[in-house]
Formats: sequence, structure tokens, C-alpha cells
Amino acid sequence: MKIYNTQTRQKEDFTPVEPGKVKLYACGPTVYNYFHIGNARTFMFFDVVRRYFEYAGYDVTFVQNITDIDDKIIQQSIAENVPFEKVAEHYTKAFFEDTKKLGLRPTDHAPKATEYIGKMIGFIRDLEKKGFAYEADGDVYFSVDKLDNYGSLSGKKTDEQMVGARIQENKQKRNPLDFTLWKKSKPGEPTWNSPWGEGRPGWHTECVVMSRDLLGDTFDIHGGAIDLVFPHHENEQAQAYAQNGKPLSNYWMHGGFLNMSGEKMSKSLGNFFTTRDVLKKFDPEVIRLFFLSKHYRSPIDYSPELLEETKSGVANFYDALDFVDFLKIEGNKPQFGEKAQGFVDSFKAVMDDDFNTAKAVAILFDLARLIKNLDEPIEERVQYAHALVEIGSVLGFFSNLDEKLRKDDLSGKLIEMMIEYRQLFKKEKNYAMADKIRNDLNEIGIELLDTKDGTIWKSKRK
RNA sequence: GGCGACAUCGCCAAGUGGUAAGGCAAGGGUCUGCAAAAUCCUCACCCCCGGUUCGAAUCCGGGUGUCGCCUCCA
Repeated sequence: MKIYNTQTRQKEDFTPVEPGKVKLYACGPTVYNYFHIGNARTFMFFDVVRRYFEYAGYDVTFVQNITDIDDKIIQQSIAENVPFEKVAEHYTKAFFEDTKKLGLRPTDHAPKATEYIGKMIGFIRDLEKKGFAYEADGDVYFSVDKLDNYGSLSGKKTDEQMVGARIQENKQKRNPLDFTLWKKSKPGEPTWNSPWGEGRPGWHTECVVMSRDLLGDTFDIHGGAIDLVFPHHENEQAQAYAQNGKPLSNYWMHGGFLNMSGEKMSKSLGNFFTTRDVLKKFDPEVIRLFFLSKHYRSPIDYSPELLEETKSGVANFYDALDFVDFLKIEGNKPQFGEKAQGFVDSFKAVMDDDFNTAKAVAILFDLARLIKNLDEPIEERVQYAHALVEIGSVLGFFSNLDEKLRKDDLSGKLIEMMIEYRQLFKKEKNYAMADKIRNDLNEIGIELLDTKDGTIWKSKRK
């Protein structure tokens, strides 16, 4: 398996720290608002990474943190005039609800920053003892000049950044790039007692401490979106090196942005859709197909129109499964012949190449086309259907086949009866009645398909 | 100012040296009582200009355009 590693800027063979195991950490949300659909893209990608590693036979430990103490949460609590704990609680709950609705599997651990304050203080103390941190008026900073390889992840050189233009001047800092490990709290702000006085940890420290605590000093993959490379991941890595001389993660994976009309979607720009709102209009699998049709490192331009067009694509998969009445054959998965196995092998090959989900999706469409092709032998079409569900599931599709394909309940039986009556009318050349049945069914969302093997039906997809 | 990414059919998009996947949309044929569905067929000299090579969308140089990071950000 090959993975593009931001650290080396190239695809590398994946070798886990422990054979057969993958320790994966993806940066999670800061819970000050509903997460937007751009965040959803990144979260969903790592959900697929996790699923694929498991499919490939690895024992995966997947951690995604919840940043529940941060300036933005404090701001939001002032704006909403509710205690900051309530803000964090509310949006944390919303995060779990929305990711579930999106079809993301729960992570193995979802550590909250506020549960790790003690460990963070110990960690900062250690950095201080080792000479990498200094205190100034209740704040504690990391001294980037003390670390030789600072900037290695992002390719930044400490002396070439535009100080003053983009970087906040701060007279307490010895180097403008020095970052906050511990921040003195103002009156009324959430606060914890520390050797440096009342305060709270900096964001970069939260992630290092939680990831190492749950996954070990050096784990396999650390991920997030591209904007986290600098400074967040650079700073995490710096702290880890400084503290114990070990790399934090062997592979760094970063996803591309979701843009709005070519510009980055972000809460600060205000040009965003919350995932919650998008989910009201689109099926989670439509969103999934939309994201997975593109390479994860490329930017995607978001628009409701594009999502609208993607509906047909998802419908394609379910139509195909309807064609072979998948729910009835689901239980007996046949041995795959050469062709069906070929598709599965291709799927593995493209996913092994740095998670090329766009190619993987193309394989899904290839299978759907063959399943619907009545000229293909039925045994093979059945195999293709099982292959479609097998690899589609790895990409996170088909989690609710029963609901999407439900047929053998009472209404299903009634529809079968209507189809039978229509056949009788057709035999008598009573086309007016035959068409009335077809139209009436259509009006309640049931579409009839006359194939040369007889009439089948499907409910119209959202 | 420093660093980086991208530019492929009407739209979305894969492809990193061997002659352009896939999806959406469109047109035509078959099938059908009619329709839908299905199926078959059609639909790209890969932003521009040079260069390297037997051969380049793919490598190199130079343009043009778009975007990102350097501040919080998935």
C-alpha cells in the first residue's frame, strides 16, 4: 500500500509501527458551531481510510479528538450568552449526531481536551525543563529556535515568514513564530490551575498529548486537512520531537479543501453550509459519492447543483441491486468467478495507490452497468451485485440496504399484485387501464420497469 | 516577500512517458401497445509557447490564469 506523505512530499510504501496494526489519528472539530460540509469531507475521507485498512486486514485504532476548550468556544458562549461548557456540550452532541447521519462509523476514541488538562500541564512542564518552553507573564511559549528541524513538515523556514503582515506581533515572544503552550485566562474565562497560574492549554498541545496518550509515542498516520499542516501539525510535531526526540507520526496525510465558487469554505469567511443543513436536502450517500468521486488531495468546488446531479449516480447503484432483487439473494454470497474477482482486485489495487477513491467509484459504476445488463449470465450478474456491495461497503455505501431496497413487506406484495393486474389488462389490450395502474403507482413514488424478463419495480430515489 | 497546489469533453472527474477511465447531460438505433428502464453506437489533438524523447496530458523551461499556506481554520 502506498500513501502520500506530506512530510516527504511523495508516495511511500506503508509500513506500520506494529505489523498488522494501524494507529490513526485525525484532527477533530472545535465544538463552537455546527461543522460545515467542508469539514465533513475530511472526516468522511478518514472514515474511508479506516474502513479500507480494516478491509485490507489491519487492526485499526482510530482516534479523533474533540477540542472543547478554545478561544472560539469562549467567543461563542459570549455571543449566545450561555456558559462555555454548555456551548461545547451542545456542539459536541451535534457533532456525533451529524457524523452518524453522514454514515461515519464511530471512532475508537474521541478524547476531549478538557479531560487531559493534567497531562498537558505535565507535558508543558517537561518541555520547560528541557529548555524548549519559556514563561512570560502567565503565558507559556514554545521556542522554535531551540529545535533544529522546526519547519520540516511544512517546508517553512523560520526566517522567511512575513512578520507583521500575517503574524501577530507579540512582544512577549522571543521569536514571532513561537506558539502558545499555555495561555493565561482572563477573568470569567474557563480556567485551570497550573504552575504558571490560572490558564488553559494551547490547541497544538492538546493534540500531541491526546494522540500520544492513546496511540503511543510514534504512531502510524496523522491526518487532517491541508490547512492544518502549518502551524498546527508542524507545532505538534515540534513538541513531540522536543519532548522525547521521536517523530510523532510516520505518515502525515492531508486532504484538500472544499471550496465555494473557487474560494476556501470557512467559517471565518462566512461562505459555508453546515453539514446539518446539507443533510436536510441530500442523502448521506449522495454526499459520499460526491466527495469520493474526486481525489482526496484535490480541491472540490461545492454547489448544490453538483450534488443534485450526483443523485443519479447513487440511484444507479440501487437500481442495479433492484435488478437482481438483491435482498433475496443477499444471504448466499457465491464464490466469485474470475471476472467478479477481477473487479475486487482492481478495487484493491486502486485503493492501495494512495486511496484513489475516484477510480474505485468508477469500478462501482462498471459493476452496476453489468448487473443491469440482461445479456450477461444471471450467475455472473449476481456475483457482480455481491462484489458491488462488498467494495461499496468499504467506501461506506450500502449501510442500510434493507431500507433502500425493502420489497417483501405488505406494500411490496400489493405492488406485485398491481403489476399482475396490469399484465392482465395488457393481455386484453386494455391499455387505458394498464397505463392508469402505471401512472397511479408512479404518483405514489413507485416506478415500473418493463424488462424483457418481466416487470420489476423500484421506489423513486431521493 | 517566502512556500506550495492546480489548469483534461457542455458540466464533474481519473490518468505522472506509449497514444485520453468513469459519472452527469446530449444525439441516434434496438426493445416497447405507448412510455420509462435497459442495451448498442456517437461525443476531447488534455490553458499557451518552446524544449527533451522514437513517442508527452504526463518530463524540463517560460508564459497566462485560478487557488491555498505563512493568523483561527477540516
